[in-house]
Amino acid sequence: MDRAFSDYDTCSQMSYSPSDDEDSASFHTPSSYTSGHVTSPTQTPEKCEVEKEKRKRRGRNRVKNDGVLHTIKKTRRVKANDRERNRMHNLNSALDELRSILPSFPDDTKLTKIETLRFAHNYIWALSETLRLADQSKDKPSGELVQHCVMSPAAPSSPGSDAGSWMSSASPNSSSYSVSACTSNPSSPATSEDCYYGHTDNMFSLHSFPHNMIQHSSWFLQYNQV
DNA sequence: TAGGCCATCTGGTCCT
DNA sequence: AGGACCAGATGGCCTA
Repeated sequence: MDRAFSDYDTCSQMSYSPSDDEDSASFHTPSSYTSGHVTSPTQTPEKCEVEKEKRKRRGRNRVKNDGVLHTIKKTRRVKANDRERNRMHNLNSALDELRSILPSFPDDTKLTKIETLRFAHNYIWALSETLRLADQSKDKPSGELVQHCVMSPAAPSSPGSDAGSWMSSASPNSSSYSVSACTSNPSSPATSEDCYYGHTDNMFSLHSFPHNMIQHSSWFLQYNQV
């Protein structure tokens, strides 16, 4: 990491002004970073003062090399930015992979990141619940099983306790859980003719998702020869 | 135009 | 020491 670099810049958000230090030149491209950035939890004002003093002393000793140091700083920052960009791209690729194995919407709407994670969470729960119920009552027809699994109010430990709440962030015990109007698409506003159960943030409707889920669960049961 | 989502930059902290 | 991870800030794009 940029340990030496960040030691030098420690507390910069608290009292770092362009006139404060000769090394304050910023290479922040998109914005001038006029942040209301606050000190980190471990950063006390006292420590900041100490660091500020150290910085001044170091600054006096290296005025001649300022250009070189600035170049080094800039190079390190550019490299760090590049790594961070790649890291986020990898993360997005993983999210895309996750999206690709989840049941899709009829209109192929791309799930947002948070929707993808919530849906995956609840989807995994639904599949395991399907298996569990199938194990419990093997004598029942699979259609009935799946229907029961998907549409039932669900077990107390379930991530989303209502049938339409595939993407809900609310826990089963959450008080914000409610029955509300909804749409056939989680990214669309609610319409009066649809309805869903769950948290008011993001919803999958009873019309689209449980249907997908039933199809998927049927396949799942078949595949696992339940 | 406001609000949501996203990509990117940035500095701090943790880990190897 | 350097990389990974994280969270805050910012600006762009899109949609209702």
